[in-house]
Amino acid sequence: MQRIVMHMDLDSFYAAVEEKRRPEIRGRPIVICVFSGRSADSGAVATANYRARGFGIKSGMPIAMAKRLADGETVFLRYDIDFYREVSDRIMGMLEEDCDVLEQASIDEAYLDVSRKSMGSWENAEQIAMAIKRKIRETEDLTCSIGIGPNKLMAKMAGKTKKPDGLTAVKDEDVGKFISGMDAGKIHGIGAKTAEALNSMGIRTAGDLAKFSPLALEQKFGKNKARLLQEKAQGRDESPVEERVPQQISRIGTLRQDTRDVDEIFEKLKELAAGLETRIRKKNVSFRTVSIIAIDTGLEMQTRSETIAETGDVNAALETAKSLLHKFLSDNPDRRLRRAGIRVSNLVYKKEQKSLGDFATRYFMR
DNA sequence: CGACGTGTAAC
DNA sequence: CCTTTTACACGTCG
Repeated sequence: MQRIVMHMDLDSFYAAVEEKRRPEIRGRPIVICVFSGRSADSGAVATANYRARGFGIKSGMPIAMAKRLADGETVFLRYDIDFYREVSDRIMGMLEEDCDVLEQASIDEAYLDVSRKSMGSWENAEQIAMAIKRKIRETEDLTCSIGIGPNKLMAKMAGKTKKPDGLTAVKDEDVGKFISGMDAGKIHGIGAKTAEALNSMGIRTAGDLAKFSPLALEQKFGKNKARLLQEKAQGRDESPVEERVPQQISRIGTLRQDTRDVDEIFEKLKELAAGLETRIRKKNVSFRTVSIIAIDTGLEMQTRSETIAETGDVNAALETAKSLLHKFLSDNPDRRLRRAGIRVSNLVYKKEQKSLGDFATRYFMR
């Protein structure tokens, strides 16, 4: 049967959610900020709505820069992840009814396998997409953009072509003309580094990449990545839509000042661990591996990790983190840290959950 | 093979 | 001026 996959992306999600809960800012340029607390405007932009993007404000940009670009109407708001997650959970819950399999790709994106639900008909798939858009508009007053394609890659890329509030389908027979003239670097999964490497080999477009010598690509990228690159370049993607189970949980934060003082850094780790605790308990998981994440004054990131006996106790994680921190600082005698984080991985899910049966089956059958 | 650290990518 | 969270691939080591 025809495989049909959908990708749903909530439009400027954080900014849109804020606009709904604060009617007084409706229609104004909105910038959602992650303040790091080092100075009044230190931090980065998480999302900007379309009006704010009109000034050149983009996610990842320093808040101070965004403020210079903005006009007097622009509203700067603090990022409130807990609230956004609530809204996201309600929406993702609704989507489960509309597909065979739901894969939540991030807080504001999901893939839906609708092959059966649509009976392999593109027309039915579009009807489903319109129903989803209407439902999200009616219940949450939010818009989304949906792409439909024969696989996840094409669904994702189709959705990008029309935003906000778009609906775009690329059928099998349209894949070639959709992708071949596109810059290779615009293909989902090909980032700056890979695009530059391709460029240096004279590969500009997806078409160039698709017909390039597989052997030459293997030399540069290795067999596996070379094959994936050439599949992507043809709009091919076999990866299944599957429910995701978190593999790791981490928290990272910015220190008030650059430091290599163990106590100061450990205080921050304790703070961050409180956030981990909440999620660990909610998910009812234990873990076997603990890592610390260290970002130095030059923004270089390094990690240290250790596998211990399985535990669900965050204090055990903190103890391990402290010893890793000691080790890290003695290995790096003149490095000061700007940011620090803690991560638990090698997760073991405790309670029998509906979502887990599938996961365990897949996991043990490999 | 499992553990560990790094690089790449995306949000 | 420079945030946060997650996933996955790969090389290396024992």
